[in-house]
Amino acid sequence: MGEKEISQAVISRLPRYYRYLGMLKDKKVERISSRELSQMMNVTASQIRQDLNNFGGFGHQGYGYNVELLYSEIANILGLSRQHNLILVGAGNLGKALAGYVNFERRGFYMRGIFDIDPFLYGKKIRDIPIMPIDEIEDFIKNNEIDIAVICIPATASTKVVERIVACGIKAIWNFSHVDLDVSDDVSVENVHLSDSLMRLSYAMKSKRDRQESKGN
Amino acid sequence: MGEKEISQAVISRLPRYYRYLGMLKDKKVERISSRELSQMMNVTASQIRQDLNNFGGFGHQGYGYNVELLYSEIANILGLSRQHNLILVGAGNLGKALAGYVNFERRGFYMRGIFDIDPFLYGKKIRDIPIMPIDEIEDFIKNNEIDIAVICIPATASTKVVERIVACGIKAIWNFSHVDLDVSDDVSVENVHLSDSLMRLSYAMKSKRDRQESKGN
DNA sequence: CTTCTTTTTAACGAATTGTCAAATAATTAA
DNA sequence: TTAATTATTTGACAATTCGTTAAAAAGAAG
Repeated sequence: MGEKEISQAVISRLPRYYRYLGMLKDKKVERISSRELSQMMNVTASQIRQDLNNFGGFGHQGYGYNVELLYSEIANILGLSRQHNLILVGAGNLGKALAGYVNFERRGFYMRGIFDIDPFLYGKKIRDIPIMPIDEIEDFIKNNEIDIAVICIPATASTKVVERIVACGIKAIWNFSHVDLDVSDDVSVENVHLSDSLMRLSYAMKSKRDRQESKGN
Repeated sequence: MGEKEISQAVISRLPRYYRYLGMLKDKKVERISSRELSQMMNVTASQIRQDLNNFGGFGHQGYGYNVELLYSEIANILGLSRQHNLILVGAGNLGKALAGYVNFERRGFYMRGIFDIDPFLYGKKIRDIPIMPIDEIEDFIKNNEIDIAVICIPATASTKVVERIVACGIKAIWNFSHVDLDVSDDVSVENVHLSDSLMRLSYAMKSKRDRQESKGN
């Protein structure tokens, strides 16, 4: 019954902690205090302790946190101890890039199949991953224990496809298409809206420019 | 002197407003109230009004917001009325995908040059954008009014390159490499850490799984 | 003049930061 | 070597800051 809801802000910071702890682990650092880590990461020590305490007390007073232990605890929290099977929907520029990206496998994310509407691509492969017609997607998901669908098709097409794959039981969607997907509550969606990101960068530039200009008047 | 700092939370929502307003504009909708928009977007009307008011009163009481006007105001706020010149650093899978992505030009982001360390690529082009040796990057930035550098090289290499391009005056970095860049205050950085995003998705799946399991005991 | 809808202000809630007791580790003294 | 002392560091909680939502005031439309 002690299922306290963890805030999105905390969760968003976990991958970053994980990355820094990985670096420390590679450097054979055995232990680290919240203060040291806070200086490396440019955050407050208090925040680090608070964040980690959401998941249980991994630290020891007077000692700090054991790097190896904390690293594997965070992996656990993030669900990285489990293997994930992915499919890619849309073998365009971005889709091909993601399919070709080997690094995800290090964290247990394996791409198993690619789907597209271009018949010219059927039977071809990217890194040994077969490209198939989109009509085979339902069967493939069911037969290959697919967890996650990576959506890299135009916004206009994605709503339809997502409906289909959700209907056949997929539980997570990594959405690169520029639309807000409307799925049932038991499906997780993570959006990567590149153009939104670029606009935020544009805003940041503009506001810096403006501040500079207003300073010199 | 009235330069109130706008919170990152608000700014992050602007591109989404912009997208919905663009859709309304395409549908020839002339005006919209915060309540209608809030229902479309699944946020509170209060938040929309509060957000937009940060930038001045674009709405009219008893009328709502003029779609066309608000759309262009947001473009202005985001700095989209200005043209931006980009370079890409790193013509790997992801880099090539971004260089090939035509849509950014619609928002005024033009990719002007691509840089890599692979001599085999020199002289080749992606969508008419030339691929050049990385040693020419400083001159190119200076001679072509480059605003934004898109970093798509491995984390190990990016720190060095970023130092160089910042030294020759670049003002914004769109960072796809998996490392936190340490740049001076007048340079804007927007990170796109895909593996972090995937981990968040993994967490979301796991916590839904856990909740399901704990329900059925 | 009634309804609609924004703007402005206020209340509320969430997230971050600061502080301190308690626990451990490290150091010094005997 | 052991005991005593000091330094370190967490976890818990309090204080503060920040963000969101709601309510009140004001203005425009019909």
